[in-house]
Amino acid sequence: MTERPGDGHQHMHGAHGQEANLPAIDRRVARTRTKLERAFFHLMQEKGYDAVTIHEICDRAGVGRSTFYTHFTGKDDLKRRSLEYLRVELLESHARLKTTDDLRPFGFTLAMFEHARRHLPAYRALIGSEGLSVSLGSIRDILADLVRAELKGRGKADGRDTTVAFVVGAFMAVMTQWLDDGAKTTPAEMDTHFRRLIEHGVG
Amino acid sequence: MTERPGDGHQHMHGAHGQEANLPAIDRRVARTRTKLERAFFHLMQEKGYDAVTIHEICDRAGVGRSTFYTHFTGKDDLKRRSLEYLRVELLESHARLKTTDDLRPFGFTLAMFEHARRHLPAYRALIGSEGLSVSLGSIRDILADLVRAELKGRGKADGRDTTVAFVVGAFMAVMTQWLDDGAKTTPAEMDTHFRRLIEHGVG
DNA sequence: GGACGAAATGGACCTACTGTCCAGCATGCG
DNA sequence: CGCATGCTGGACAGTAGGTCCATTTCGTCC
Repeated sequence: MTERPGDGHQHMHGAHGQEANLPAIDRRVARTRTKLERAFFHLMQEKGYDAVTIHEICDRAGVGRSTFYTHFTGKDDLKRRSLEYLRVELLESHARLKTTDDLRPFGFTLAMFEHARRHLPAYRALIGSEGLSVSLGSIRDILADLVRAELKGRGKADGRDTTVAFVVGAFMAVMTQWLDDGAKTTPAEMDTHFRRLIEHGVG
Repeated sequence: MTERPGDGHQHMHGAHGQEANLPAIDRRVARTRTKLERAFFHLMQEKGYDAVTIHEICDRAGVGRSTFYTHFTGKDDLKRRSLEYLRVELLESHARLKTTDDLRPFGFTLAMFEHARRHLPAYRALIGSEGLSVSLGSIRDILADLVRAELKGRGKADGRDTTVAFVVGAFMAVMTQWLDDGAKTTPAEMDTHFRRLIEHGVG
């Protein structure tokens, strides 16, 4: 009803059309899915994940409630699939930077900060509701893998879980705090700050 | 007047009777509340916070469902009040240690690790369900205050929020990982490890 | 452009949980 | 011991999730 057409806002879902050789998705399906995802995304920002009901999502999307269940098995499914878009983009972003910037200690941080800022509304929606841990769990896992590889590569036999948890936990907390605060400083500044802390400690 | 320490059964609630000048609690009330809290505590460990229903809690406790609502406004209320016991004990524990051990960099960490291990079932229940952030939010806040004070006291003008988030986030992550893994190493070891990381970084 | 088949619809129906209320029972308190 | 207070169990209303199906709409493909 009040979807301004040409508004330039980011949302957490990306291109739908896989131009592969497969069946090719019916436009109706794509349209419906997109409507549901958008509605979900906005409602999540307004009220937080838990408070959003499927009924609301459908109302907002202008879609019949039974239609919802032909696309998603439930709210969690919708969330997971929406998060998937974030995840692949993050991985691509990291891969792109990795080639040019592989030397620095924890290469992933800058990519993350930038990715987070670019998708600020999405991240805010995820963080706002439950604290970061629930929704960003999969992102945390990705990071843990990166860090583990990094530590191992550095010859530090200290690829211990404790150290990995240390780095990832610290990073997620710093990023969350930054986003909560409106992401006022630049990603580069955050990156420098974080890297100093993680490399040399607070001492 | 805490629960007798010898009964081997730890739970997250402690003394009920405020022996102050106030009304003094009817035995029936104390009994019912305890039964509900115990049932809740166990169910939470079995299925996680979200999956536990009020009906279940009452069944397990052997208490009428309507009775539940004469004591708590809902599940969240029960959780919050149960958590309160943990919180005060943690503060006491810290205060006790503070007097003897004030010199070391981040004095709170050892107290936290020991407290966590002593109440391992409780912490596991809290962490297991949602990831740590939801239920342990209040503990995180306490820690943030301690760290902020610490950094300020150390003359480091860097009582910046980012640094506080860094320390607290790292600590919570390390502690969670440790508990998830069964708390195999001693609190003292964890303390040493963490303190080295936080002071000198991973470099 | 038209036929076909897949997708969308909305409403019926069931289950489960929350939260309120109340009349009657039982139990600790003074 | 008497009474106030707490406990009980069931009724009731509201909300949400999830399934099913007859009917309609509308892309797709020929």
